[in-house]
Amino acid sequence: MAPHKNTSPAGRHRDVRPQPTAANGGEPDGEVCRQVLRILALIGDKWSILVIGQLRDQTLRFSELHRAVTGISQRMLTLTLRQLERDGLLTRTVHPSVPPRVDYTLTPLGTTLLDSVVALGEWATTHRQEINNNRRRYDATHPSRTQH
Amino acid sequence: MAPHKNTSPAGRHRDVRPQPTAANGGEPDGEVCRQVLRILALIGDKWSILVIGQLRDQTLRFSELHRAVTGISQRMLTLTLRQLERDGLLTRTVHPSVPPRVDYTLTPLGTTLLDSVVALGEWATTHRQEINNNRRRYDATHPSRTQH
DNA sequence: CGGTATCCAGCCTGATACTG
DNA sequence: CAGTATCAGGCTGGATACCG
Repeated sequence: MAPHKNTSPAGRHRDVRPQPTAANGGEPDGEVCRQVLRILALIGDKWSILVIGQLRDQTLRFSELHRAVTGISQRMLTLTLRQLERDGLLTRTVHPSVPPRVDYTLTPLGTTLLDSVVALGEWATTHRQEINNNRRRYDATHPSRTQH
Repeated sequence: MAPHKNTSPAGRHRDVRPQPTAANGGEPDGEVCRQVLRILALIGDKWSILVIGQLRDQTLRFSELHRAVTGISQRMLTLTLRQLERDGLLTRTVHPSVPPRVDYTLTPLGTTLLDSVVALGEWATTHRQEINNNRRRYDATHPSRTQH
């Protein structure tokens, strides 16, 4: 996202290319993982999922999304929508009226993605407590850095 | 990741709290989405998935992971492993020998997560070409900013 | 081998101000 | 209403050096 371009630092999981370590046969990492990384590059940012989630079963206009997605700035909403539109996950429809009106709707592709993502959400729901317990135990067991 | 602490900027999808817009009933965003965000906070960073993927069906020591995960720095490998260990996704076993030897293995929890994530990977594999086409079309159709 | 501690470049995001 | 443009600050992660 953001004024496009990404060379390395702070760029999360973008730049997903073969990159065969040196001159080996290739596939030093799992192929599956690289595929997953591709998705994270699509919707692994701070807002995409929230936006897609809002459009799950309804069409919304810009201002409605702005209100629905808690805390998003106008700028990030625009950037996020453009990215999702580019990838074909949603469509942008401009109604030539005054004042202007722009509707956003999930495409079939976007819908299938959301469905897949929801599966992950279920994993989270199921194991949320377990993870919290693990963390508490770890922080208690490892006197080291408890974040001063 | 990184020297812990996160207040807002550049912090991707961390800080997932209720945050009810103002004084409304709550749940302005979908509940499912917030759950998904929680997972992204776990493994949505640049390296976690790669590391977990490597441990899919084997135990590896630090240096082996370092070699297996293309491009990761020693620092980030350590940080990533600590985080995953804290969440209980993998275990760290120190063998008191000289030279030292530390083994990393996926826990059952980590394995189930990987399985869920792999499902997403399949979505990516299936729709990869479609997305690439969408992008090409978009970039061709929208003369606007083709990234100067 | 397996880390830990610093330094710091540069991307990402929120805030703000301004158009059609 | 729906964006776009600009700016500043903070977080992220690579590089480097050192330790048990």
